[in-house]
Amino acid sequence: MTEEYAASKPIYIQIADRIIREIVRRELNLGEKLPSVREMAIQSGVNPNTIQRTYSELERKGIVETRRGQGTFVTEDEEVLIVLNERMQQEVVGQFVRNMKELGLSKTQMIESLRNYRESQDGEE
Amino acid sequence: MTEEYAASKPIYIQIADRIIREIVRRELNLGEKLPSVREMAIQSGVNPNTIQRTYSELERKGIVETRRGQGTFVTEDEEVLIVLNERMQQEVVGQFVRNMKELGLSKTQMIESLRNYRESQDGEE
Amino acid sequence: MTEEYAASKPIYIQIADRIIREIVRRELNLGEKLPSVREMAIQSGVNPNTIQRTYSELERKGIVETRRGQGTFVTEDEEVLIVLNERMQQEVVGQFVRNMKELGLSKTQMIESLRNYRESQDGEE
Amino acid sequence: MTEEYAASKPIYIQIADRIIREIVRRELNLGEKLPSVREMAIQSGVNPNTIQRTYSELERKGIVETRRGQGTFVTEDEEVLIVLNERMQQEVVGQFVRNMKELGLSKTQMIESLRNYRESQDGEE
DNA sequence: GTGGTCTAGACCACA
DNA sequence: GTGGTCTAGACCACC
Repeated sequence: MTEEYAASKPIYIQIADRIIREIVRRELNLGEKLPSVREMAIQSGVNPNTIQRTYSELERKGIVETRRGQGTFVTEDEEVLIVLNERMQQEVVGQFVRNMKELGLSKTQMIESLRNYRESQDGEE
Repeated sequence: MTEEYAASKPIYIQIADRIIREIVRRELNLGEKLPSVREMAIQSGVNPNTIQRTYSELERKGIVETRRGQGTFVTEDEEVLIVLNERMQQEVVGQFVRNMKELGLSKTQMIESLRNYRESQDGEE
Repeated sequence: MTEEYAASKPIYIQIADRIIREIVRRELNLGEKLPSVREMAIQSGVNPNTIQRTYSELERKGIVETRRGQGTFVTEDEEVLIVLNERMQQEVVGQFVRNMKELGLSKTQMIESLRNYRESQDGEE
Repeated sequence: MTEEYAASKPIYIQIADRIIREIVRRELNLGEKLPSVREMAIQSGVNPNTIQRTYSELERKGIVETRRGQGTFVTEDEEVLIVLNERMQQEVVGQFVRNMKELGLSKTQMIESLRNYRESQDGEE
């Protein structure tokens, strides 16, 4: 009854992360307009307030700019993107190292394992 | 139409994964007895039914054996362990490669990035 | 009907500013517990959500720390206070200079005017 | 019991203050005619009644004179201007001193702080 | 109790 | 139309 296994991030963060990923992957271009708060709320099936929070969060991080009465736009500052990319790399690599360590592998073994990896098996089970 | 963002894995799977990790890391030895369903339920703070499902899942994968009236034991089949380890490695590496590709990195860059990685907290294991 | 003269800051910012002032003036001590969200909401006559926002804002600025289940506390980091004080001084001086310039005074005249000032007249009209 | 945080000055006072500032800075000369109530209302985007109150307020203070059928004029009494300027200076300095005291500064420190102040945007006037 | 998140619905300012 | 703020009321996780 104590819960400890749900632990899913807040929705407004999940959506923010999704948008960040889309920007990093260039599915959203620099300067591009995001859907309005209300529209995105409908698309995402959440309350407009939740999206509002998402956009605020993104603005706080300098990833988007909002122009009153006009909308919310991906920043045009290329530098932000670069930093974002680096930070996400750090995160992915960190997660990887932690996971592999848990399996008892050394750094050298990780690199070896990575080198040998041939994408092929995509089936989960 | 509302729910869509909770989506964290089922608890019984999360617990199964935790046990698997403990086996792979030799914190649980081959042939060792697992806590009883009731005891594990208390330890984990979940309903016994949930643990029952966890154990069934592990048995289905050949990772544990249930002996009526005695309890649940980690398999003694060394081979299972090896396969398990490999499969988990594949999974971790696969996830890593997918993530890094999403960030636009080539295989060579991934290895480089991994090589350069210095974790913040170095003294873990 | 276009409004341009209201321009009062959002309530949640006004309350945050008030708290900051109290901290700077040492009416609130470092490490001291703030009223709970609900209590402060009642005291201030606003919705708890508004206070929640206030506290979030203060935390974002590193001025308070929140401990889940315990409450919200003024940071114990003395450094934050010093920076805060400096920033507010800058603001006050800046406002003063702007106002005096508007009255057509030079920097030298401002200093002279300040030097000659004897507190006495407090009546507004 | 709810309202308490809007509290920005009445519009008619805001406009009066603006006009006073323009007079003090000689952007409006002694004896000069002010725009008609209707015209000023349009310029300012407010209701003519509001401007009417503004002009009344200014007249009450002896700053403007209304001549039936001709319009509203800045007073020609130089003395008024001087007094006005002094009073506004007193007010600005008083406010400044109060603010700085609240931050724990002595008179000497205030002067020092003012002397050291370098505005960001220097080229204003 | 505490803070954190979310919904539903409203009003405002800006363009 | 846009984003920004606010209320009312709810549920959650943590202590």
